[in-house]
Amino acid sequence: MLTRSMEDYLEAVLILERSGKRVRIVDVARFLGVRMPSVTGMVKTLTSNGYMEHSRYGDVRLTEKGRKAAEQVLRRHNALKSFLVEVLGVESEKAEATACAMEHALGQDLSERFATFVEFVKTCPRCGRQFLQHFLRYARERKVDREQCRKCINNLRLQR
Amino acid sequence: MLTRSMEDYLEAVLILERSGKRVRIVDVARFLGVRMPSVTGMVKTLTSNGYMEHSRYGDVRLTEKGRKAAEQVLRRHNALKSFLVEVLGVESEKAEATACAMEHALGQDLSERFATFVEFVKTCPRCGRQFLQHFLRYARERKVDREQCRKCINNLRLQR
DNA sequence: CAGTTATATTAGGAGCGCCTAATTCGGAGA
DNA sequence: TCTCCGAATTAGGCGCTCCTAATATAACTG
Repeated sequence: MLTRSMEDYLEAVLILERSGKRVRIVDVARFLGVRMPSVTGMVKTLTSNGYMEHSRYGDVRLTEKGRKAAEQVLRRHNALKSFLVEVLGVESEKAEATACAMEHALGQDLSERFATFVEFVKTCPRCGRQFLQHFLRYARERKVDREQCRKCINNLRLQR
Repeated sequence: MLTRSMEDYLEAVLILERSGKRVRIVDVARFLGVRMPSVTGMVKTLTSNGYMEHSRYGDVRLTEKGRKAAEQVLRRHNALKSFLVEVLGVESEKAEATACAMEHALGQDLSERFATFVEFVKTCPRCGRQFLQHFLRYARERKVDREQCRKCINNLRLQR
């Protein structure tokens, strides 16, 4: 079973691998904001569980198993982040941090549901292109601007 | 600073207190699914930090400070849970568990934003009473039923 | 009120995830 | 080639949160 921490390391290595450069211990440490011995230790654990390959003083690489796991974590992360940004209108950096903290709590199915919800909001004509703006206005003013809604609904008809 | 674990204990005591009965160590243990010595230890920590009152072999009680902190955690929990249930259509028990796991990652402001979003979806005429059904259908079929949308939009016009 | 049972505490320990300090290794430049 | 520096490892330790086993206290009951 993967712990939160393990997931963080897997995700970090995946992201670093995707940057094209070799992934060294020090890169992972910098990425995650921890010290090198912590990385050495965790890489050892993950290697012995078949998620990574690593030889003394060498680069870090994900195995197929590790890549699959890491990709799943990253999908959860991205689903959450885009929900936070695109639906709740959270500022990007804050969404990033929050997604990091929440991603471990999400199962596969729920993460997909978040992603689907974002898609739905962006696709369904009833939500419309100004859905986020409307929500943000509501968040500010704590009430629906019914006049605005009337106009929107009329526009919805015209757009179709 | 409160750790996840501390937040869990505070939340548990608050919920148990609200049930009206006295809150004993064993009640907290059962609620959280841990053993009594774990509770004794954490209650000691929280007591020495001013969040609880507890005398040997006595009941557990929240201080004002503890109650405030616990209420905040519980608000986060409820905001998340109602979002999961009422917007994403997640089954109640699963939502409960997920909210438990996610609640620690949420700041005050984000938790309020979740709550506001639920309110918005339930209030805004454009979302309408069938918003959840429409989303669930979308989640199943992966596409918007545009004919259905047309009808909805017409209904929205009539309702106003 | 003595014995039994449920509750609570203490003592001691384990796993996890991080740290610092000290040491070892590898590669790049004088 | 030798030296030096950054990278990596090892050793040892700390805090957190949980556990079991043993003990102490409270509460109930005959």
